[in-house]
Amino acid sequence: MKSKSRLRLPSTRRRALILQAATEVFGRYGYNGATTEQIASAAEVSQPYVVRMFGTKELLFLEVIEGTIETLLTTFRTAISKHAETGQPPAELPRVLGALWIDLGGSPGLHESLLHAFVQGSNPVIGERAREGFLQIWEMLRDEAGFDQATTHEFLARGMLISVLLGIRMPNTVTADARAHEMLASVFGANLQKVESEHGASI
Amino acid sequence: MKSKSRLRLPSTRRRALILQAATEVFGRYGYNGATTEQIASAAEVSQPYVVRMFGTKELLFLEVIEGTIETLLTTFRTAISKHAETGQPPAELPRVLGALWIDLGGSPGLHESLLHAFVQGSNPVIGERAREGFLQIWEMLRDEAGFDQATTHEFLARGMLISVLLGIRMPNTVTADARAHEMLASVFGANLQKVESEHGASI
DNA sequence: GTCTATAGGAGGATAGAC
DNA sequence: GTCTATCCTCCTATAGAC
Repeated sequence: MKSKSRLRLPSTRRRALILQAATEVFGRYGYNGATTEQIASAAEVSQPYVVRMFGTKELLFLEVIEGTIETLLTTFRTAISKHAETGQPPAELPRVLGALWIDLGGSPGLHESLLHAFVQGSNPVIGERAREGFLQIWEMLRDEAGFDQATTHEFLARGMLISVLLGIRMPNTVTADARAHEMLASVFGANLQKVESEHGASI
Repeated sequence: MKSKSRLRLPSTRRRALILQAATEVFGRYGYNGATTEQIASAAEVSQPYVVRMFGTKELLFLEVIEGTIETLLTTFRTAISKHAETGQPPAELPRVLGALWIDLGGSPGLHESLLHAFVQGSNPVIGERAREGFLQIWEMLRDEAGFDQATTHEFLARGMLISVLLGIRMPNTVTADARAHEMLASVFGANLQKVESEHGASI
C-alpha cells in the first residue's frame, strides 16, 4: 500500500491546487454542504493542511469567490478591450460577452461556486462579499462594456438563468428527459453541444 | 419562568406551522445551513418533534419545496384563467405573471427556498425534485400561459435574477449603497417600494 | 511543507415519559 | 401530541511530529 504523497511543493503552487479543488467541491456541494475533507482529498492533501493553509473554511471560501469574480471580470475586460480595438460594432458586444459567460461554464465550479455565494446573503461576511461582487459585475457591464440599463439587466438575468441551470445540474440529466433537452436548447442555442459535453457526465 | 408551551394542536395545523417556519429558515440558511433546531424554535416546538413529524430533515425540505412549487403553479394558473376569462390581451400576460413573481417575494422564504433547492443539483433526491420542479414551471409557462420559447426563456431569466437578488439579500442593503439602489430600481421598477418595505429589515 | 492524532462542539436522530 | 434526555456521527480546528 502506498502511503500519503509527501511531495513537497512551493506553497504558492500548492495553494493554487487547493483553490482549484475547493472551487469544484464548493461548486458541487455549496458552502455549508462541502467539507474541508472533501476539498483536501480532491487536492490530494490532508484535511488539517487545508485548514492550516487558509485559516478557516470561511476564509477559504472567500478566496474561492475572490478568484471566480476576478476571473469573470478579467475575462470580460479583455474581451471588451479587444472588441473595441478591432473596431467591432458595439451592438455586438452583448452577444460576445454572453458567449463568454457560457464559456466560463467550462471552468469547473466557477459559476456554481459564485451562485452558492449569491445564496449566502444571510451570512454576514460571505453575504457582504457576494453583494459587493454582484455589484462589481453590474458596474463593469455598465461602465466598461457600456451597456444601457435594459441591456445590463437582461444580460445578468440570462446569466443567472444559465448559472441556475448549471447549479441544478440540468445538463447532466438532459439525455434522460426530452423536456430538459428542449429547454436547454432554447437557452444555450448553438452552444448546447459544448455544454452537454462538458457537463454531461454524472452528477 | 414559563415552561415550554404544551399547547395541544391538531397535527395538520401543527404541520402547517412547522412547514411555514421551515420555509423561512431554509430560505435564510439553505438546506445544509439550516438546522432542525432553528426550525423548531421558529415554530416554537422542540427539535425532536420536528424530526419525528417529518422523518428526516431531507423529507422536511422536500415538503417545503413541494409547497413552494405548488404555490407558484397555483398562483400562476389562477391568474392565467382569470386573464383569459376577462378577455385581456394575451400579450399582456407576461407582464401580469412577472408582477406575480415579484409579489410572491412577499411569501416569506418562498423564492429563497426554491433557489436553495435549485443549487442542490448534486443531491440525488433533492436535485431530482428540483429539476422536475423547474421543468414543471417551464411547461406551465409554455403550455398553459401559451408563451413562445423566447418569452418563456426571458421570463424565467428575469425570475432567476429576482430570486438571486432576494437570495443575496440585496434589498436589505439598499439603504447603505447607492449602486444597489440604482440596480434594484432598474430590476424591480415600480415595485421597488414594496420590495424594500418587505425585505428592508435586517439580514 | 505536510502529516497523524485528536480535541471539541454541533447537529440529526432515537427512546421513552407524560 | 409533545417534551426531555441522550446517543452518535460528522466536521472544523489545534497540537505537535517529521
